Amino acid sequence: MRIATFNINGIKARLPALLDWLDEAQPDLALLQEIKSPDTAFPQAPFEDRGYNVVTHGQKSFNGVAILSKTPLEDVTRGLPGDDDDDQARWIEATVMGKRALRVCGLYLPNGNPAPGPKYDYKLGWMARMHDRAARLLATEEPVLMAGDYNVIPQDEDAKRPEAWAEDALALPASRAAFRRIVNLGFTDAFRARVQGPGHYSFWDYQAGAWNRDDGIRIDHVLLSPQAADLLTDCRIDRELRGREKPSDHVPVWVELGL
DNA sequence: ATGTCGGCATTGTGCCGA
Repeated sequence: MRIATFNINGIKARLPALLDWLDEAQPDLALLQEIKSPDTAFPQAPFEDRGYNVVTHGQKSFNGVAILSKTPLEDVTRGLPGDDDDDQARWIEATVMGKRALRVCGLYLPNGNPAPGPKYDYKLGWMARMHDRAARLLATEEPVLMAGDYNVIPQDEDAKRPEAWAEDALALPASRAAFRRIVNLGFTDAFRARVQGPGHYSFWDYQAGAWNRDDGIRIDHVLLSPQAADLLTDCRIDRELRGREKPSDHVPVWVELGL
């Protein structure tokens, strides 16, 4: 089963490019972030025409996550537990059946800039809530996958110019520590289980010719519970999409799981 | 430090978020 995560930066602006990629890559499951659309305005038909079941958790203008799946999605839940006052659409879960059940979580973690400030406090609070949710999911001892735009550069090797990000909410020590605290519950960073070393990025800013200079960062991650990590056979970043017409500033990251 | 996008309120363009 091939599972991809892709921050599309707006479903309306990205629909043709997204459909082209789906037709080529044929993922069984796609976790989308920044759909920037209410659920009622999300264009379901072109995906259903291609055999995908569609579930969304969106809002007007900002944020928003969705799951596309070739097989039916069960037990869909929307929103990250732990704060009833949080109305930002950044978390969705569903169960998909392969040879065995897999719980998938699609997430758009807060950016947090400028730091320090209320947006950074929200990011760290959100990560603490995600830690608690992740611990509960691990306790099921079932295969679990949490994938999306984490807005965290885990290590200096995950940036072309780490010094440029040193004071940024994506790389501050507290952000990295909160990310490690989640991973250290027992998750595997799927990409780092397969590929070592610098030079692997999933985001290049639209500004300042970042793509042309390969001035990127790796912030889109797939974390696997032990039971899911045992099924991992491959993980890649679809870097090539960033050079196409009207690209998102992120590219897809995908894993192959033997289920 | 910032050369770009996408969405929105709005009908020409500035603001916000990233």
